[in-house]
Amino acid sequence: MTIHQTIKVAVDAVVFGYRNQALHLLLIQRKLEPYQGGWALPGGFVLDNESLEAAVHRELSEETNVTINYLEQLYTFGQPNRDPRFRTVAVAYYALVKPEAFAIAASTDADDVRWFDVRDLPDLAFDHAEIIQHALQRLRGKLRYEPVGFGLLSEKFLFSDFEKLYATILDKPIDRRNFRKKVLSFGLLTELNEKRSDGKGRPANLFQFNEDQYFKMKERGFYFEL
Amino acid sequence: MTIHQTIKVAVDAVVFGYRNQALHLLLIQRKLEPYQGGWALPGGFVLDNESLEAAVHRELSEETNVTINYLEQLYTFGQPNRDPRFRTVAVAYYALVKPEAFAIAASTDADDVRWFDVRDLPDLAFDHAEIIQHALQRLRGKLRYEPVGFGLLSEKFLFSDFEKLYATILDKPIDRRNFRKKVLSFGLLTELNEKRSDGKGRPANLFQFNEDQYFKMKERGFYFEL
DNA sequence: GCAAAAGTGTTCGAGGTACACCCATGC
DNA sequence: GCATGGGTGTACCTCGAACACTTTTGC
Repeated sequence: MTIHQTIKVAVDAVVFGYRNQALHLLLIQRKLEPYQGGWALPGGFVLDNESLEAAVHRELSEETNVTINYLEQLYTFGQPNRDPRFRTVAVAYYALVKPEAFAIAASTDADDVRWFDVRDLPDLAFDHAEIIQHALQRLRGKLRYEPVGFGLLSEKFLFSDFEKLYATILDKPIDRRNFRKKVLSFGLLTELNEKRSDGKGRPANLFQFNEDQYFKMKERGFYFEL
Repeated sequence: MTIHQTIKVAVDAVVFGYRNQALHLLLIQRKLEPYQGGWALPGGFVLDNESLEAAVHRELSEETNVTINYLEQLYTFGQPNRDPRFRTVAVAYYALVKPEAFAIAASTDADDVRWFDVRDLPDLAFDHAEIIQHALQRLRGKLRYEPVGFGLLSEKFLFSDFEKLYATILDKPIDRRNFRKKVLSFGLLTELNEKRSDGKGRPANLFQFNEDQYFKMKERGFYFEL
């Protein structure tokens, strides 16, 4: 059996960040054809000896300089005509970035790198608009039954940050009292003896997510759901 | 930018069927090296001009002759050493087959094809055991919030078939009265004026899943959950 | 003292869970 | 008439949803 195949394998990353009460994602401006000068997801071809995850990390550091906090495979896009040059199968990932890591810089393979509000995206190269739609759907779904939201917040955060994050991403109002009652009842948050004020209003207590505790509880059959 | 890459792209399918109150899956016996004579998931390399889904369908008809009722992408496996010959990235799918289509035959690329009870699988080639674990987890998850279970049953089925399917796949006992109350309350099942008897016990009514109705309700925001 | 955000409890209703007995058929 | 699976109703309790006032700070 002879195998003659000219398909190339690429990875693309949908990198989410949360700031100013809005969900953002990271796009690069392409230096090269095709779609030169157009906006696209960071990504590129997988090297012969690296794993898919390693390729995502390498491409993100070549094109941007973000530090990612969470990475998960999303879906594989393989329509024969999705790349005008040759057949490319793209394994898409999505990633979450904490606000501390928001500083970015264009690197070798990109002309520019920017955070875009997900509600206001530019035209996108390839089928990247479709990939982003999948990623958004997945993020919204995941938020409800796994505590991934903390991956978008700082180590220490206000309870209201967490609440607003949910309200923003799920795009629906949340009752503060019910939400707080439920979230705290999980026992996954440590309330710190530190307060932070935004300059206006009553200062609020800081919280921290207890990841170890979550893994322990998960093993015992605990099921996170919001 | 020159792209020199020798990765090959394959698809593999985890094909589930349900019979004798047990979940089965379809394996082929490999005709060729590597793992010649070993059991493996049906699958193979993607042709340059076919979509990934088309490749799955083609391979399934080359190696088996099952009729697929539901097909969904599962996950992409791309560890550099997963294929001893050369670097292969496998896009795995899982599929559901109705009992009518249980008849199978080895075809050109396989020595033998068989249904195996998922609780009693042979040693498997490549990383296929791992792929199957992912597929089982996904199936169990999906069963709870989408009505995919009907894809494993005949067009017309006994209510108890449906209940046993859930009890089997989720591996937990189900209260008949509560389950029936809930499922029927969705209004997705049509009760037929036909009865079927297994030879013993009281004959039971046949039901049919109303897929059109499901799509309509889903658009209006209905959320299936069991 | 007023504007702004933080913090907190109770009531109500829907839905999940537990649970046991009669029915129709084949042998 | 007995064995086998099919079909049904009720009581309780948990949890989600709705809802408003007080507190702490900055100015």
